[in-house]
Amino acid sequence: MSIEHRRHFTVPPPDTGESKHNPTTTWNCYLRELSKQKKYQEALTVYRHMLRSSFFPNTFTFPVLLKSCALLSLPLTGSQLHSHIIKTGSQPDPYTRSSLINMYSKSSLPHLARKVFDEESINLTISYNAMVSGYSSNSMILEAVNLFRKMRREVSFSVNSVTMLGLVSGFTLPSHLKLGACLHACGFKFGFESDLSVANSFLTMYVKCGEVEQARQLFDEIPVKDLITWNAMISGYAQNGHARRVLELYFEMKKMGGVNPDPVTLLGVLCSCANLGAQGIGREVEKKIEQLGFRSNSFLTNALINMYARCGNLVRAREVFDCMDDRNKSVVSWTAIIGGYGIHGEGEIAVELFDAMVRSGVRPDRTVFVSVLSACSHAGLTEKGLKYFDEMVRKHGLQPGPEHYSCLVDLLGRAGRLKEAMDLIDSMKVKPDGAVWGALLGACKIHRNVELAEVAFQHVIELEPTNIGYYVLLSNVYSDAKNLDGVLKVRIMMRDRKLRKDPGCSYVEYKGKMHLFYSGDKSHPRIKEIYRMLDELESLVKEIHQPDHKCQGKTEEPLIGAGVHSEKLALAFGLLNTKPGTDITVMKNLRVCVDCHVFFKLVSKIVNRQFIVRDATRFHRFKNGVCSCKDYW
DNA sequence: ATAGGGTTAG
Repeated sequence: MSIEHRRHFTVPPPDTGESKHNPTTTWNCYLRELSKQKKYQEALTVYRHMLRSSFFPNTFTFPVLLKSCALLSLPLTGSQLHSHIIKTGSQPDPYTRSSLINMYSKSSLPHLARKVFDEESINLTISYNAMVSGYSSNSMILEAVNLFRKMRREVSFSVNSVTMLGLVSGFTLPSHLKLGACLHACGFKFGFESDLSVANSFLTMYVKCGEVEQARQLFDEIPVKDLITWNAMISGYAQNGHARRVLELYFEMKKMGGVNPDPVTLLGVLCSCANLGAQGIGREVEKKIEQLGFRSNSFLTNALINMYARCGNLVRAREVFDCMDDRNKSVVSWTAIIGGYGIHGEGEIAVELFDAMVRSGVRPDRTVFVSVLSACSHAGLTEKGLKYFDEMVRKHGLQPGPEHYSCLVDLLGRAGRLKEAMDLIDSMKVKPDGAVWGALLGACKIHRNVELAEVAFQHVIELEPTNIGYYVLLSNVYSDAKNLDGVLKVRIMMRDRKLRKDPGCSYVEYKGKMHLFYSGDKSHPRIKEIYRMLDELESLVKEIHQPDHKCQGKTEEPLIGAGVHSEKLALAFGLLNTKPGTDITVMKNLRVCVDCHVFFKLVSKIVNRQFIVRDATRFHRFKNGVCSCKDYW
């Protein structure tokens, strides 16, 4: 009997004689059907009904139920089943035993799993597989590998590809890489490389260990790729910030044909669009979502909100958010929209949304507080920010981490309350990370506090000695104070440590492509037009610009961004290619250079257009191999 | 027994 016929029953009716089998078999079929449809909770309910109706489970009943417990992470129900199995007297058969091992492993109880494993003197491949995978998924890599070795030694139990899958899935940290690569070579020897699922799992392993290049090499070696292969590589690039490569791969996949994207693919693409500010491509993805009927996937909707928000299109982000069914609005959805308003300085709206979220009964988590606090600090809502921090701890019982403290230090610092910021750091229960001291250093830059800047610098450099941004920041503090010795000191320090500032770059999106500019860049095909436009703008700006006394103190030899700023080039290019009345989003590294804000504001006034300057920090952070090539236009 | 997934600041 199919599940369709049973829909109007909560549980199957007792055997009506339609089946020649024993009634338990009918129940088992029903349970298996539920499990196939991933209705695990229902399966367990049906089991209770089964007991109440005095039908007895047999060996085929338990594996299904144990799987439900494993996937729902219900170790209590699982161990009850375990004792029930023991009570039935008979030794659990191999399938039930491997299900038990799996259930305990998935509930993070590998020791109990091992107990079940050890109860049998001769284990079959399936028990070994379950145990190896159990150790592996509980990050007990050594135990997993040892068992794997034992398995290989005992001739009668051969390693199969499922063993490999279970073992490899646990290699998730950079420290696992060496063993993992070894295993990869070993897998080749066994002839597993022809098994696509094994190859895919190694691909994922390289991604998780942070070795995208290795992953790519393997990806290229796989002759016939399936959707999982593409997804593993695409999301691998996405997670490691290689946004540009994600898009390249996505287009390649489309060109190849044969494989259609699924929600996982599009998720990686959208995330990369968000990081690149590639709204045009993002819009196409949205159409695709519509076409393929993935509208109801809330992962995708959240990614869409995030994409539009980060691309500066708050209107569309809000529309997508508002169109969501209230039941589907998770903390993540709220975080995306709140963060969106926060980035663009709309702190008031961000805060209102946060309150609305709490009212709607969604429990805030630590991440959403990061968004709220940073929204407050960007909008100068100092008191509100402090209030929310307090509520986070007292009302919602959430432990503040360094990421919250760095927002709070930023909040107090921007408001000029440097002393309080310093006291806050002293009062921290967790160890301050680089970001906390970095926020203080940034505040010292704004408020020209050389002494405190030196203290903050000492700390931050201990934690992040190779982060060039902080050296630049301190140098600028000295430079503002006309302390040339200080500037020199920092420069020598940078030279000794062989740190070089990568050239910053800005970009705008045009016709679905990124147009990238370095400062003083002359490589763009339409460079002549761009410079002509820029000259025009600069002379117009000079006409209306009254020199600001604050700018006078600047030393003439800045560490970075000398000459024509990259964002000016990007702006000029944007103006050349868009119709009057449309907004232009320029992506730049907000942290490095703020001087261009004045220029942007003035141009905005002159041409009567809106410019959105978007932070491309993420893009810059991971730009190894992303930013260096010139083939963006 | 089995490979791929959304949010955060400086």
